[in-house]
Amino acid sequence: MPELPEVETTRRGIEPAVVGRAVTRVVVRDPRLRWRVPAALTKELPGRVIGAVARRGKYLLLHTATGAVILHLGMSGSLRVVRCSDPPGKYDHVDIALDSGDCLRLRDPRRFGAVLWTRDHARHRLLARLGVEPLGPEFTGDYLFRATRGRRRAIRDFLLDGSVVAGIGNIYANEALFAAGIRPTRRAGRLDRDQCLRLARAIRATLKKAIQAGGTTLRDFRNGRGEPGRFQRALRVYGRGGEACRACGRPIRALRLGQRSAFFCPRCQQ
DNA sequence: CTCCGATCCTGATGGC
DNA sequence: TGCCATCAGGATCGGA
Repeated sequence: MPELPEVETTRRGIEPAVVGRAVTRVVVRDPRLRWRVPAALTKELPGRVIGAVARRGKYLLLHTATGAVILHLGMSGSLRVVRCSDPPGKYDHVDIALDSGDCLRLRDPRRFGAVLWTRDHARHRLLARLGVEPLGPEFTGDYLFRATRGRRRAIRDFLLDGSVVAGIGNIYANEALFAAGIRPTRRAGRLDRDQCLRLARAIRATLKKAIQAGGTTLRDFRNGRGEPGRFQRALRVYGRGGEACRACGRPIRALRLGQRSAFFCPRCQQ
């Protein structure tokens, strides 16, 4: 269930093996992902050279001269570089074989991920409506302040809205809110300018630290080389309901916000 | 426009 | 051990 840091970790992990290589073959063992894997991928990608591996929100892009592969890892997806001769497992649905003998392999048990082909990624419907990059220059406290005006939903849910800020998921929304001292249930529009500034800073700092730690592995996340992340040790509220707050010792509270769990410290977060 | 719930799918976990 | 319910890192879609 990769969020921005896990996707960025994946991007960095696969980049050296992929950039400058030509695709020799695409094998789709099961096309039934979030959207059906298009025949155009198998048809148009072989022979193309991958010029760059980019990330936009939680999407990965493999750029070629004639189009781009759009990848999303959904809830359970992982992307690894393996040898083409390695036998695929039950959930290894898509292989992109390279002229080096390596193979970019998508594993995704729940099949919420996506592999798409586009000739014009800038216009693609999934990418076009994405909000700003939280680690980019446009994401400031002022942006967050303006974006939250008039919004009545809980700030935790607001942060999960990819059309505002792209790439924040449930773990990092909760962690950043703890770091900013704001309760996840607080209505977005009720944050003042200073709190938005603190929250934007907390989001950037949390995501950067998580990337440095190679992401968070709660269950099945693996980087491009199959290794788990290390940020789970640094989590301060996520998944810690009932445990002592690392700052003040009070028990962390868990609650359900919408369909998903939220965690906060009743003392450190107002 | 904004918000919320349902939905896709499989596996892990915990209660009985 | 088995069965069942619940939960999981996403995000799109449809309807209120």
